[in-house]
Amino acid sequence: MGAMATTAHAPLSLDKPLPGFIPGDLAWHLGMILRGHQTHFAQAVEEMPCSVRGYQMLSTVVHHDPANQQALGAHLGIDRTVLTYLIDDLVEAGLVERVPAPTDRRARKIVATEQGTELLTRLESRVAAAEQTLLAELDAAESAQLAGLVSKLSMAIHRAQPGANPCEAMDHLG
Amino acid sequence: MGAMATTAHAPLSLDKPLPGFIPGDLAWHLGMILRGHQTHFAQAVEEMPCSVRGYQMLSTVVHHDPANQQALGAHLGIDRTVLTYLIDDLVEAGLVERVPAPTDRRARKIVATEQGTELLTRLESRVAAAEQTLLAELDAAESAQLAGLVSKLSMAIHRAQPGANPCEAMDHLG
DNA sequence: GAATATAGTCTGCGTAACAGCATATATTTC
DNA sequence: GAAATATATGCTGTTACGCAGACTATATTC
Repeated sequence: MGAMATTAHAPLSLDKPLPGFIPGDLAWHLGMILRGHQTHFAQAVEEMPCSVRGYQMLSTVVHHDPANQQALGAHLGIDRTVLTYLIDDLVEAGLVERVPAPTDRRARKIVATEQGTELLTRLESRVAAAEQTLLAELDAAESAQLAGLVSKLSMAIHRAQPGANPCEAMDHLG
Repeated sequence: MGAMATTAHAPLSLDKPLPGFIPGDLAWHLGMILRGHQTHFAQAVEEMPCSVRGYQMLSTVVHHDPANQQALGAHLGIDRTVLTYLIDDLVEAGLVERVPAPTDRRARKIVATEQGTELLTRLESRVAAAEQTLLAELDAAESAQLAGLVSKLSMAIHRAQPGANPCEAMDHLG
């Protein structure tokens, strides 16, 4: 890439996106990173019911305050029917509660209990440490760069794919 | 959060890896990107049996020439028992063949048929285009940066986690 | 050549995701 | 304001998928 757009007619320039990469390598690298991270992540949050997803749900509830379960599920890409029993687990563990949503009596709002907030706070430092471990091979500048690019990209995708990842719902509902 | 780690003693410095990130956000962003990409990826390779994984297997066979199924599975993080029927599908589609490994009669080497090579070649431009689409929001410099960082990280993880992703096997076997 | 290790396959189990239906409430239409 | 439609959640049953474990064939070690 970079080599693209040197000619006048554009479409074929798509063929050589990343020098030194075989087409499909990007997904392979991303998968590798994500899987490697999951390992550490899961260890960091082993106290949490439903492991990583439990943590992500609790984190989302606390930091994004989604208006209802749908918004929560949309943010994390979790199907509603799946969400039901995942939340059940967190409720049973006393970490969150389902309260009737103030504006819509069909909906339930998920709120963290005091115990849930405490656990989240405790686990957040472990998760942050896990992220550090993952990024250990990169120096501070590179880590910041990667974080910035990854964030920028995911926001863009997020905007571009309302269907697959309708976090938009979340964004104006939350 | 964010309020923590303001005190002097050092080990807690792990708490604040990525400014503006909530702990766990890295995984969320990566997951979002990967899922967003999978959508396009799957469309690009819809001709391929087993979709993305079928493509990745064929690509690995052609470009890395793994010595046996284990090496192939290790590279992609696919369990041996799963690999068996995934390969079956590719064989049935006439894209690869199992040939006895020259050095070890227990093992089978997976080789692409002519038809498989052709299909791969055809799909690679579509996959490259899908990668481009994914990266569309980034300019050339950013894309190259991201690719470099992602590649560097995945290699490191790869080295650090022989168990979870024993691609090492692949690297000196392939 | 006996014992142990490895490559691949097959079988059965458990989990987890999804489609479809049911219920309660909102919203729109007339 | 009554009927029709849409939405939020929960429940049920089916399906698929990955993985543990057993099995066969071949290598390697002693």
